[in-house]
Amino acid sequence: MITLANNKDLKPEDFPSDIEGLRMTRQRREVLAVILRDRDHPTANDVFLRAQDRMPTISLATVYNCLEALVTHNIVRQVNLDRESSRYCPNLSDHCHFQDEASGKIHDVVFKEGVKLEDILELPKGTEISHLDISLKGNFGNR
Amino acid sequence: MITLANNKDLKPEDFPSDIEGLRMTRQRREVLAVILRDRDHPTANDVFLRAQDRMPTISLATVYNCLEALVTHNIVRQVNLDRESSRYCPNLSDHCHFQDEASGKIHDVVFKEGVKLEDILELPKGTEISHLDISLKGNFGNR
DNA sequence: ATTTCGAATTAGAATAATTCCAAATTTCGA
DNA sequence: TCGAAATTTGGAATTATTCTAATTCGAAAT
Repeated sequence: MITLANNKDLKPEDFPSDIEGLRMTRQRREVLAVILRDRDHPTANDVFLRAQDRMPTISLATVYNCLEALVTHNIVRQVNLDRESSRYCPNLSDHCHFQDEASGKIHDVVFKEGVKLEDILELPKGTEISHLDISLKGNFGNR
Repeated sequence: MITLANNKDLKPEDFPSDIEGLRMTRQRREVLAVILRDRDHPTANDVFLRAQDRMPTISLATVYNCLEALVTHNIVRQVNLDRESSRYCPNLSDHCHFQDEASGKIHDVVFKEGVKLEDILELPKGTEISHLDISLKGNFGNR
């Protein structure tokens, strides 16, 4: 399947007019395009600054609106680390986040094949998990 | 070993004058006592309101100061869920947090015996983890 | 007991991220 | 094309937290 998430060459103006039931306006396209292009987990303000390059009139409030719409429609994922500003990520597959303490940069980390939550946590029987958030901080030992 | 964390009957005024290298002032004792007494993951403001019962002159800034000191000295743990206010927890053992979506209440969840991070995540070789944060949201299926 | 001096506390101001608001604009469907 | 509904916008408001500068505290030395 070709998804937006793995098609870096699609131009914002070529996005379908409806994604996951969300009407794609000019601003939403631009915001989404920024997030798909630079996969460095930008903050809302980062997105705002980058979106301004191609759309100088866009406002920060709109960027927040667009991000919220994209997140609630499961088009992008919101990433919260500690008390820092929220960051945004186009990778929708199950993964968690590792922040390199040296650079502050955030990297996606995937789970090993076949790992299930029930295997690692003592959860009361019948618990239903709707959201899972795993984040790590540390350093790359070498390099 | 008898630790502060598992001795609920110790009165704040009986705390040692130094815990983990942190000088225990009147205010720090009071803040710590609140966190040890009500283990419901209070926010800074919750702690402030409760501390005021026994110490009406304590200020919110002091509560923040005390909490920061207690956290950096590994006497209490700071818990951040999404973008909500930070919460504070006297449980220092390895555990993660489950927020019941019905009540908003937070519960501690422990790892199953012998689970190691390297077993569940695809981490680049040599990666050193200094902090790990796991949080869950969901519902208790029954009850 | 008194003095001293760095650390802690305090109230209030400042900051930063985010949300709210009300007006203007755009879009969609009839 | 027209009107309703949704979206965008700039600025104000909100909220959690941090900062600041003045005061107070407390332990050690006198």
